[in-house]
Amino acid sequence: MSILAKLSFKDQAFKLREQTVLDATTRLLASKGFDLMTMDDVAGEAGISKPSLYKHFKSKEDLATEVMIRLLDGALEYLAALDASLSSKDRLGSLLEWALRVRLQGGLPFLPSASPQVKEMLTRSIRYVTRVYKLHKQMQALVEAAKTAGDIRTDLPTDVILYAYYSRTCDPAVDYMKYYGRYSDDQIVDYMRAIIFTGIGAADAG
Amino acid sequence: MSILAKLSFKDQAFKLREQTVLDATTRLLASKGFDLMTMDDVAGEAGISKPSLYKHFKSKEDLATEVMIRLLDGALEYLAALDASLSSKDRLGSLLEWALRVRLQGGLPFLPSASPQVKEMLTRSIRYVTRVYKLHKQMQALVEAAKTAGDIRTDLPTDVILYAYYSRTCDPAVDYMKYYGRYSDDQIVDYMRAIIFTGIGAADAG
DNA sequence: ACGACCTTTTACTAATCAGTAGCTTTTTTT
DNA sequence: AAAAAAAGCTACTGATTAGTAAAAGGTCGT
Repeated sequence: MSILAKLSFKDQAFKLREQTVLDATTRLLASKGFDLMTMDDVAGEAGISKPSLYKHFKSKEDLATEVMIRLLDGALEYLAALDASLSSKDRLGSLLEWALRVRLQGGLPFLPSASPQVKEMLTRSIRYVTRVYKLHKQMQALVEAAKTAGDIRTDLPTDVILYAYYSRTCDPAVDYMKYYGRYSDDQIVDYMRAIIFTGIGAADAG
Repeated sequence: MSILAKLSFKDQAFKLREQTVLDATTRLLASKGFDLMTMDDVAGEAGISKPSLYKHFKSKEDLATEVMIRLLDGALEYLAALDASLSSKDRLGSLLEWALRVRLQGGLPFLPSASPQVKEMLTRSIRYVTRVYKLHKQMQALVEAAKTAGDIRTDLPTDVILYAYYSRTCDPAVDYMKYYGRYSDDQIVDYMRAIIFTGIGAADAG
């Protein structure tokens, strides 16, 4: 008996609509950002009315937070499902690729926009912070392991490397490559991987 | 006779207050962002009333655009004043350092926030676009020259290198290093330079 | 088929904020 | 020193939007 079988048809429909709302919100957050996204926008995009929307999420902040939580859960899931034989550096590269592809397909970057209001709102959510912490710990372990394996520079502190890595997931260079450079998604992923791991300097330059 | 001598004392005071307003706006844009910054905030921070503010700038968009124009003018000036003996790569490094220090001292990043409204507003301003174009052309020439000198990788397109470079000026990693890592401004500048030019991968890794 | 219950919607409220009208005070000119 | 002019300020307007109350519609068991 599946977990869904316990729910009535109506409850299943409710859960389904919740996902539709989260999808709509994700698209709107990606295109307009939190401040400019209105709850009427969300309701319209999801095909329901605003009061129905409030049956699912108690506020705009709650809604946006749930979207970010779902995104982080996706990342944690992806990381857990990675081939066990992959090196730490390859895992880092693979997760970056996943995050970039999510974004290129109209999704959101891991790292929320610079808006301090959004940042504060997220840090107030225990469920969100728990996931950030869990992901960060796993990432720390990966970087340390990659350093030991000789694949990552040891002259940069691990937290600096992680900040640089996280920032790549919301790097505006991606948008510029897509909209001005007209590069393919595959090409963009390759370039970003090159930029984060080997930089723009020539290999033999000081 | 200086140019200012042509202006009455009152006109001089007017110009001075304009700079005060631009400074206040810069601080507010850096801390709250465009959407959350109100014109009452600006007037309060600048120590004048809102209608006086509108004597200087005809709209909120106009004000923000002028701030960005002043920032770009600063960059163009800095670039023009650089020691003629510097290599192209060193000029790129030096300008990045300048941009990062401006930001670390409460200023704005070159690249405006991801908000599409802000982006569209800026592209409507001919004065802004002219400066972006001028700076971009100079940067292109620098990257090409650095490639020829063997200081920058030739396997990445010049525009990709430039997008990566511009993105560093608004990189959230800077904020993380400052607020969580507690690194000094000098240290942050060094790390960012390392990250953009040589990447996070070990030198001998594939 | 009927009535109780639950869901969705239309239409509102309160708050916020960009931009302005008209009065007051200060400065300039004669 | 008085009239004229200009700058600033207080107090407003209209538009937008998060969140809600109450009506309208649908669904279920009996």
